[in-house]
Amino acid sequence: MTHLDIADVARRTGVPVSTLRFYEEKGLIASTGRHGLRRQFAPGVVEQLGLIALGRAAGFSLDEIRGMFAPDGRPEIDREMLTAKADELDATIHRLAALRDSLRHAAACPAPRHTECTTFRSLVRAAASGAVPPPDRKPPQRNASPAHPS
Amino acid sequence: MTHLDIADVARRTGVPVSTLRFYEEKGLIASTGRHGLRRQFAPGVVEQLGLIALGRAAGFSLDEIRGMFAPDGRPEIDREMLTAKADELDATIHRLAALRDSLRHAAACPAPRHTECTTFRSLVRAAASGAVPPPDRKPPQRNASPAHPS
DNA sequence: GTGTTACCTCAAGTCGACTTGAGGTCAAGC
DNA sequence: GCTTGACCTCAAGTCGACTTGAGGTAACAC
Repeated sequence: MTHLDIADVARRTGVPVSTLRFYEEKGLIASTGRHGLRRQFAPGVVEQLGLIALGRAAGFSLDEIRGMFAPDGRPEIDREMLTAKADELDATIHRLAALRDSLRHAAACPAPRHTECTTFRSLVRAAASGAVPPPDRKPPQRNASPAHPS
Repeated sequence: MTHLDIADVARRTGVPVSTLRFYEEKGLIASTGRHGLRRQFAPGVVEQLGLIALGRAAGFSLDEIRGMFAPDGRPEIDREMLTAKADELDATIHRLAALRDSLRHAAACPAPRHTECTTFRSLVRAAASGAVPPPDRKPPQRNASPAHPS
């Protein structure tokens, strides 16, 4: 079987069919053709979707990810881009670690009210000054275990 | 001056007036009254906004943050909640660190194509299996330096 | 030949946190 | 008293990544 039905792809990757259509429309993946109405996909799309998931996890937008594939679907990833993103992650990690420590302190702080704790107050001031940007929405928590992870 | 105009609050905190109105509508902050049409705020709202910024930075939603204030505006933060959030941050940090390491590896990997690198392949597989959820949108990068940070 | 059903398209809706815009009001300065 | 302009309200728009829904089609089993 050299061609995969959209449902096969969904089953193998855990990515919903609606998302697969959406990705195709966006140019992130491509179907090899149709069988009647139905999209056919090359088996390689499975790995490609893995790469897309990875990119998303690393914080790349779908538009950025699209730029990581050659027209034929092969990945062509700029190494500088990866390094830049790694650096970015690093910065995020540091900020989050500081924040985590502060939260733990606040949780353990003996002051009757947080407003009376010096550490907490300076933390609040730091946040107010924009040192720690908000991380936005929660991840949608998608299907974490495809039916056949191979 | 015991009352602050909305513009004063904006100037002191760096939070746009539109956001202040939005927060009031959401019940996160409260005005003490009106001077004509104009909202008046107690000075304490400045610290409260700092706390809101902190909460956002820690990944709390506005709804969660609303629950952190007593009706009078004083913070009443559940310590367990803080600990839970700290744990959550910890988990995030670990995932991001692993991801960062992998990105660095991929950037430095000598294989001509990433698909030929074992480390990279296993990374892709992990991402595909949902081990590393996407972090969603970029932070909006707000005004990081209020006019009078005191 | 007919049904079933999994697929199709296209438009619209969702989520959270805000921003933007049109049209209105009123305190303060002249 | 009149202008000015900062403030007001309320509705709608934005952003990214998808999902949902209505209405249609065709491959396959019988």
